[in-house]
Amino acid sequence: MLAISDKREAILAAALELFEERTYAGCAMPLVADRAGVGAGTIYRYFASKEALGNALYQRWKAEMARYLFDGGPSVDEPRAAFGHLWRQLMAFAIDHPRALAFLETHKHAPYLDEDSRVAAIAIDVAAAAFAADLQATGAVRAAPPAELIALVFGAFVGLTKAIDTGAVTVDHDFLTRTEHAVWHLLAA
Amino acid sequence: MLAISDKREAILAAALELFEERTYAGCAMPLVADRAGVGAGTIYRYFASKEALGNALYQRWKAEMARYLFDGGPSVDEPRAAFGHLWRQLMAFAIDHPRALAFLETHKHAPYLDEDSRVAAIAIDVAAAAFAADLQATGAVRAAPPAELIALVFGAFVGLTKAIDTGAVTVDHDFLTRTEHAVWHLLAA
Amino acid sequence: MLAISDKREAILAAALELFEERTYAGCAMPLVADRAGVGAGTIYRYFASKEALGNALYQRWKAEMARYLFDGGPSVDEPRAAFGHLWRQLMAFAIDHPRALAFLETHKHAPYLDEDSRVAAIAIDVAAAAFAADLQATGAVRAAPPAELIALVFGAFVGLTKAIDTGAVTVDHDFLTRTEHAVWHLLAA
Amino acid sequence: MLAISDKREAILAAALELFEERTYAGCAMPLVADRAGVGAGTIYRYFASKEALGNALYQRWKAEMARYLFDGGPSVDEPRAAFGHLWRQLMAFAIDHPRALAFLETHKHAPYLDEDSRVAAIAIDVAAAAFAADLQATGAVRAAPPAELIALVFGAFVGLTKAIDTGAVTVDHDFLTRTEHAVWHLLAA
DNA sequence: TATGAATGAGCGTTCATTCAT
DNA sequence: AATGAATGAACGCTCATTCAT
Repeated sequence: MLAISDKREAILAAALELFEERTYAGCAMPLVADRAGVGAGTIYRYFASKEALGNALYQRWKAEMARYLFDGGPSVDEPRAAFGHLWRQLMAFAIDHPRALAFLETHKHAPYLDEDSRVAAIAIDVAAAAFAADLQATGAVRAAPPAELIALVFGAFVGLTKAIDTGAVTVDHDFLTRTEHAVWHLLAA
Repeated sequence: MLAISDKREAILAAALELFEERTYAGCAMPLVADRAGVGAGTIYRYFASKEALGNALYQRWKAEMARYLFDGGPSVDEPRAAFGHLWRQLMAFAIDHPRALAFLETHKHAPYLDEDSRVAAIAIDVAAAAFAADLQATGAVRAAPPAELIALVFGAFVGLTKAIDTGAVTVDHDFLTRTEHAVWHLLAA
Repeated sequence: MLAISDKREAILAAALELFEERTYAGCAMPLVADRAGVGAGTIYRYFASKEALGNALYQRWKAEMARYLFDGGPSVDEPRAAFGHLWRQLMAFAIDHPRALAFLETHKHAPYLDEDSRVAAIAIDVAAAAFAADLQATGAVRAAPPAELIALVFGAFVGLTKAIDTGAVTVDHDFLTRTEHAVWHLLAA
Repeated sequence: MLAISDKREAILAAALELFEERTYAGCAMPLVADRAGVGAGTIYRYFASKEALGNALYQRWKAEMARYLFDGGPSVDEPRAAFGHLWRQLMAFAIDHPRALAFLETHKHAPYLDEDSRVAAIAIDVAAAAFAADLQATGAVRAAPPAELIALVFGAFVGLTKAIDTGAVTVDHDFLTRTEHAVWHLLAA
């Protein structure tokens, strides 16, 4: 028998897979229950509704992603190293949690997301833009609206992860340094 | 009263907006009908099913995008100019058809897509990879798997369009040349 | 181009086939129109509604059947001959209009039938019972409620026609005299 | 609250009544649900589809009818007694389950019937024809294709039950012996 | 007169949610 | 606390009927 918190986790894990595979609206709750190995009614002991489950999932992974991106790393005084750390952390998240990344991207503007979820999403964007602005302040990164730089870099990252998911691109030995190098040139002054 | 083909177009236009706003599974057919200004049953005179509508929509916009990307432009003998043309065409598509771009991205792996839709998607990917390889052959573009370069460039492009959609980035006077320049440095040897 | 009354006939003929094959409720009006070779709207120039078409069909064939059964034939003074005539007329109707017979049987208690249709149905039953009573009055036919005799004879007849339809029984040279003989023994005192 | 199997039975009972009153295609599933005293969705816990319900109903009653007809009774060595048993069993079925008999007759060639249903129907016909042939072999029954005899006898039986349903014939004290006697004369050599 | 595109009520069916167990 | 049978609103889709042509 699973401990209580394990059931909550099992439900979240099942929902992550299924919402990503089939879309939130395209996935029935009993399916989530089946995959999680619990009864259909049990989900409602842990989450008030399907919407609440979707929001919990979104916020959980937004927070986890923030942890990858903003915990530690070199100071922006060393802009190239700071960028390198960020890029490798992005890649680490994509490799550790490929489903979560796809889910976050697909559901970014999902109509069921509540205020908390939107705040969590914006908080990362703001922190990322601040990081970009800090890099620019060192003179190592080209002049442009920070949000534009973030959009380019994060977009390139997401593009790569989609290509990895489809098998169009494989993560071999050089992949990480090669892409880090390429994307740095996107930013470099 | 609309002409016949106008109803088909109205349905496609309504579906494009709504499938993108709410997801394919999250959008009820009567909603599409309402937005298109037709009766619920009328959709089925033009499309055999919701799936058929989704596929028609996908194929229509994949084809239109291919038209933007691969019609004309400088030869790859002038790699910088050829890239610049491609980038400006991407941007033109994003500005002319922002909903279509978002729809194509969101529904890339939708379970309802049929063989034709998948073939259309792959055809663009293959053509894009061939273009990348041609650029590499000139020596102007760095060494890397062509699919990786496409993923980076197209990802950066999609990232920008999402930022435009949310208002985080605005398309002002310099935006186009600035981003073209930045992304070229992502590619350049 | 068909003459007006030919269209009416074509619609009735198509409806007869289709209502019998698929049931009244199971058959769509456009299907009737297609089979009749007319436009869907055209049916409504000849029949006010699907119900009206069903009733017209029922009454038409009840009347035709009555014509077969009660026009002419030997007097009941010759009971065996009178019965033989009736039986052969039943068989003639079944062979001339197999669809019509099946339709009449299947739709005998259809909820869409109106007063006129029910009256037409009852009129035949009453006439048949009167005929049975007349035969009994001659002493050649056993004592039993006339409706019971009619039910037995008409039931046996319908049973045969169903077996003919499925191919379980074939109408060869002796079939008619053999069955007439058998059914007469059902009646004979 | 009903036990589980009672709900299944309630649905079957409701469907039997309604499919017979209104035709399969003419009867909406929510109507079946209402009559069964369950929610519309509940039917689908017990039957995969309307077609599956129709087939379950058909097979259930075909099997029950077979049980009435072929369980026990005198040997064909006593042809008159064997026939009498069969006839009384037919009548018993008609009296015990009048709806079921009408349903089986009306839906004999329904387009929704699947292979299993058709096999069940044919199995009875074959067994009945074998019984008729056995009776003929004793010399007590007239020469004719067995299927023809079955069609006559079963047709006469069905004709009677329809007359009973409409009230044209009433099942009084003598009815059973009188009809058994009459139909035997249909068969007797 | 004849058509068939258009409609929307109503179909068979699904699914988020509840609640007796 | 956990279940899953039960529900009924809402889904994708059909079809009797209308009406502009």
